[in-house]
Amino acid sequence: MSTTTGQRPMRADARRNYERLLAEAKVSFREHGADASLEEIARRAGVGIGTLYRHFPTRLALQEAVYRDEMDQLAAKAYELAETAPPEEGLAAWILTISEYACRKRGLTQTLKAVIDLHSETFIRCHEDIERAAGTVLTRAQEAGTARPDLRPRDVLRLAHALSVASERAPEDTELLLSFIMDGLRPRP
Amino acid sequence: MSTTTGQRPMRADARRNYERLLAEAKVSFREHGADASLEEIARRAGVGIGTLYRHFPTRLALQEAVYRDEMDQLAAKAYELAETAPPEEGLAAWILTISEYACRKRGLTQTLKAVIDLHSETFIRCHEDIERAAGTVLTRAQEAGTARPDLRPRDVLRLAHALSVASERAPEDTELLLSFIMDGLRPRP
DNA sequence: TGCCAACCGGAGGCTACCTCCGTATTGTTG
DNA sequence: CAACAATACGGAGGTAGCCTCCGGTTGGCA
Repeated sequence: MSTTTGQRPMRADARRNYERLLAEAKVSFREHGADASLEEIARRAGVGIGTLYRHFPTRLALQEAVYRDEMDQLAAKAYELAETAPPEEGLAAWILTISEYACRKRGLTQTLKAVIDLHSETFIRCHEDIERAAGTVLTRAQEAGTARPDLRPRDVLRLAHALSVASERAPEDTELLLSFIMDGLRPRP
Repeated sequence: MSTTTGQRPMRADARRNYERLLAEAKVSFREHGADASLEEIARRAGVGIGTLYRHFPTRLALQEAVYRDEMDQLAAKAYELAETAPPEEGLAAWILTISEYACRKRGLTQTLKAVIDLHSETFIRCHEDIERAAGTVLTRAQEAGTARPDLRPRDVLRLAHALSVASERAPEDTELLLSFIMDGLRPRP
């Protein structure tokens, strides 16, 4: 636990507030995501905003503390099961615990996903446009006999994406990689 | 283009401001990510904040417009190449264009990644803790002869993760899935 | 030129961020 | 148990961003 500075133990009131803040932060982050209002967390913990900032100088510090606490809980559950449950049952129970935790975490992002999905027609439209554009360049190369006839526009896009990933760390090799790709696109003689 | 309402064409000043906003938004989002200040975008475009909100009622609307514009540019490049460059060269050039765009986009997130990496010791520590915890439950099951001896703690964690993914849409099947997993963990007779 | 619909700008009310310092609480020592 | 550091608290206050609303301005058309 990081409720001690590594030196003297925290004063009683300090420790109490630290724990309240952590508990409220956990709830708020769950409800509103990583952008939850720090002032509201302090408010709900019945604590001044200054106190929050003293214990957690940074939003990231608070997020880390919450994360760390959740991990501690999962670990504690394992040790508890190892002592109280029959071996196989214990293992199964713990796997279930972890799985549920992961589900809950993933659920969080779905609020954001819903917003994006709502507007996804834009993305669909854009994708269609780009495929059409890819089609014109590709068709022309195919008609000139320099590209395999079975290539589809989406293949071109995927290759471009692959190239961007491959050449990210070594931009000086981009040209070489591109030449490999272009070789691969040519019809077999 | 969405610079028309689908009805009458925009007034000259409206169109001018729309385009300035779009240009500045592109720069700001590139520099500061999706959380860039809308007021600063308006300021840099030399336009009142009200004007920004009239054209783009929502942060998402502005982001979508920027995205759409970038896609239009990529598509335009394809049509241009199809008319001016030899077929094969045109195809290669376009693949390169797309690849570079994807690289630039990916570079954006690295600012955020740097922050996270900086604090990644926390995550490493947590991961170690959890593996240790997994170890205790697993070892016990192995000693009791109900789990294969070649299982490692990380395998347990991965299975738990897989279970969470698999059971997300059908929580009622979780128990059944778990029983499959547990069967798989048992030593071969 | 004159008119009106379309458009502009930014003040204003709100919330959140983060800092700073006077005040209050704790626990330790005589 | 009293008194005093050391420690911790709280929230005012200055800044900035969000978004709305409306009096004033401008462009385009007759």
